[in-house]
Amino acid sequence: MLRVRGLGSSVRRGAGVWTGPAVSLRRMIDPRLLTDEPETTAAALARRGVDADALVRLRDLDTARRGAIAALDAARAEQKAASKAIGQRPPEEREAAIAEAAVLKERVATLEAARDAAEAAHRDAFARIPNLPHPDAPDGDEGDGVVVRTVGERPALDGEPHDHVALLEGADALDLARGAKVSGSRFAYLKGEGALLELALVRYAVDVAQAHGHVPVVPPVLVREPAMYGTGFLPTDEQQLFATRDDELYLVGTSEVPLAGMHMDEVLDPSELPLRYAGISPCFRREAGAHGKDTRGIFRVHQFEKVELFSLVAPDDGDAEHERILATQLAILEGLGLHARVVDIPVGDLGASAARKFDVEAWIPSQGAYREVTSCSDTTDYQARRLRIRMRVDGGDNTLVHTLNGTALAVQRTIIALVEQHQRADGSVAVPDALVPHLGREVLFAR
RNA sequence: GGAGGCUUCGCCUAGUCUGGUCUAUGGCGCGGGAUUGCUAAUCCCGUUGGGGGCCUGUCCCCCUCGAGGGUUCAAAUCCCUCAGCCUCCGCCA
Repeated sequence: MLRVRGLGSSVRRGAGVWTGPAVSLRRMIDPRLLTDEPETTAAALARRGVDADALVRLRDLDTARRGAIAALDAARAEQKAASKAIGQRPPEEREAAIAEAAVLKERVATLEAARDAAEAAHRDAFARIPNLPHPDAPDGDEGDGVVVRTVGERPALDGEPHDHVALLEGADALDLARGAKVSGSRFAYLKGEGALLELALVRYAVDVAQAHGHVPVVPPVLVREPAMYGTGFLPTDEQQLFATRDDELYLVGTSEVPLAGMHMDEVLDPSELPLRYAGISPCFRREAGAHGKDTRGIFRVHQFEKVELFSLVAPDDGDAEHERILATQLAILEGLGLHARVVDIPVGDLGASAARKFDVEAWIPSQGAYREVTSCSDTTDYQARRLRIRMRVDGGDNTLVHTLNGTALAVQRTIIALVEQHQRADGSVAVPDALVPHLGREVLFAR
């Protein structure tokens, strides 16, 4: 049970450029779990394919690491005492004392190297361990997801549905050819009603997010390495990132990165939690390895606009916040009159940082399939550990917060679902009521 | 892009020139206590964060003065690199 104290906010400043050991920030679970709860930890990680022997080796590395630290600390204490004594002696006695202390210096250097080696070995081993899965997340691998909920009705369309490319290009709201000419494949122009639709969707999603307690934020979309490492996109997903050539900056693939990074190296006061943000930003993804997938239209593009929900909460509030984020996402889709289903993602298909994830898949009439339009993840303390985002605890040790993220609205994919589900026989699209005030019209692409 | 100044444990601040007595000064704020008594005052104690140890204690040790590295028996203090903030100039939306 956490007791809270009502202090003002405290923000550690002056972190400066991040030059620390990059690898130590990679995927990390709490090392103490291995000594305090070895059995439950092993059982939980076994679900994700981590074998028990690896955990035993990990625990041994931790023991070795702590031993090396203790040995170094003891030697350093001795050396410090010797140095201090020199300053208090008369000058004529100093020469001999300095010679003695010089030996201690050597020993400290040796033990320091041993400590560094032990920590590196420990760190590298821990880097391969994914987050503990949530007990309620289903077993299995990709494809074993469990449909837990459905919203809206599958639309009854007359005849063969047009796909989004036909609908949008037919109304001169999308220009793929010129996108490719100027920037290459997977780039597009939204123009006319297409551009207005983006603005309306963003504004609508921000309004709903705000009503659910999320503060709108326009974040930086170029970030430095620490934010990428801290959120887990580096080094694992490096091939997915666009980077700038001369400035050591990365373009974000989601505003989750700058939103999570915002509180890096801070100790938050419990009274300011939960912190809820709605990031509004373009997102940039290289889509390496997706050659040939979703090549038609704007389902999978290198640049898209997204409103992202992000929450920082006290550890005990993670489950409730996950539900809350999902509810907000569904409210946004329902307001748009869209039919979609929620899939509880199996542990074998989770990213390293997620303990549990729900994908929300909208019905795409032209494909006769449900396709992912949003998702939300509970990353428990995994990102917080790497970003060092903590919460003050009265009468105890400060503790890591939990972070959660979910898509409020990904513009391009939502446009696809919206124009396809609400299309009419003549190629026009009925605008859902909730969007009318933001769009200023009831019908799109009218002939 | 150019020139200069700055960065100390919540906030402000002393210390840096001249390395050791810095176990970092003082004020504010905050927490606890005492006393006097009454819209309050005074005094005392505590108050950065991280890590390690065992004799698990009002305990001990290590690291932390923007970050990283170096010199030295010894670094807040000397040297190098980087970051951030401020002022002025240039450029720009």
